[in-house]
Amino acid sequence: MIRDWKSMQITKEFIELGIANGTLNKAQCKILGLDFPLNENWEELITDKELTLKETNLFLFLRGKLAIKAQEQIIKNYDLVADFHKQKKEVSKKDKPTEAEDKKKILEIYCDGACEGNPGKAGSGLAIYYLNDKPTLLYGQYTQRGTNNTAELNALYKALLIASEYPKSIIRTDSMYSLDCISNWAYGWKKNGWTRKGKEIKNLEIIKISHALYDSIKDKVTIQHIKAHAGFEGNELADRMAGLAIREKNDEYLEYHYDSIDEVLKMKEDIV
RNA sequence: UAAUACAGCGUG
DNA sequence: CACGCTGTATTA
Repeated sequence: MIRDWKSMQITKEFIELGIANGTLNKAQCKILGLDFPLNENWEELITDKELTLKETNLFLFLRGKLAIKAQEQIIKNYDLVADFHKQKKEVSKKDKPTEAEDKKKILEIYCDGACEGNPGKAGSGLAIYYLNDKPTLLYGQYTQRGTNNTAELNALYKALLIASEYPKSIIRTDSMYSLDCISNWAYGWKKNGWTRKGKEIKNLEIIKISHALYDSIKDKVTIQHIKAHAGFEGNELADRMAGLAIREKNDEYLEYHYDSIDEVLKMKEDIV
């Protein structure tokens, strides 16, 4: 499509890709070197024009953005991303690649469960780090009657679900129980037809599906145990999210939008 | 039955 | 820091 990566002869078809509601916006006109609003013969004026890669990209990103503010934001973001790529390129040129950089590409998930009474109202929370210091926070899987352990198992299952979509990930939980269930004991139980010495195994449903999922992706997922309340940021955040799930009673997982991590950590026992 | 481990909570 | 409960598994 784009033969030359540095510049491109613009065509009528290309311009049409950028048109929304029958017109181009101000920023798009500026890129093409046209007046805004467009005058009658604008199509003739652009036939010979060449655009750089940046200009063609921006032209398309700007499609349909009427507000000047939105246009400015798009241009700003583009520069930001371009800058980021440039920096990254320079870094990987100097340092010999891999190791440190590969580590940053690993998906990192902290998961935690909580309950109000045991058994009682239960919920789960996750903090997901990927190429970023600011984790994505999820809270959900509220159940009216759960245990500390089902809440932890639920959180771990969600973490596995997410991990299954990435090439490499590490999951951290503070629940030795859930970790052992899914990645250790389950192998033995499975051999025994999901029983242990004739006695019933608790929480079998979640354990079965979690173990099946884990077993299918275990070569690219590591589950690690960490101590609870030991100051691991991700663990603390996941803990707050589990608490939030209980408060909000949402079964489906929702993303928690926030500004600062401190602000999230502070929501300890702010009663509604 | 006992012990251990990791959690989830509560009280002082 | 101390104590108490329940959830779950393991070992003996």
